[in-house]
Amino acid sequence: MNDNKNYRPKVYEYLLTIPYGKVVTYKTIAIHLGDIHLARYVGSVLHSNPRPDFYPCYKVVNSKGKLAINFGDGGLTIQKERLEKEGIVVIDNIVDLKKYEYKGKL
DNA sequence: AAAGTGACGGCCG
DNA sequence: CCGGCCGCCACTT
Repeated sequence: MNDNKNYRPKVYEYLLTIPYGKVVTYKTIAIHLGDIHLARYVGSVLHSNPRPDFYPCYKVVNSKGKLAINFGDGGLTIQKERLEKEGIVVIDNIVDLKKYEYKGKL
């Protein structure tokens, strides 16, 4: 209900900084917030994503490169299509972080 | 105010 | 190589 916290907008802002054809892990975002342990919280924030159509939350994957976004039912397939559309090769819902993980300022 | 939850990460077996 | 357990934070009820 309340989203007046400072962390949430920070996460969204970082999503907008993700270059085309790249993905980010929760870990990277957490570190961007200031602490790796915030990774869990980052997931909650993306789940609270008020504008999933605008924020590239589908570009966010876990440390294993596996898509973890639960876009309703089967929305995961759509996310995969989106990533492939950006030139990202997704196999078995897994992306090659070695090639697509955007480390940002980290 | 306290306890529980979660779109996770890392380590151990 | 793969599976399972614990730990961390902020948010919710």
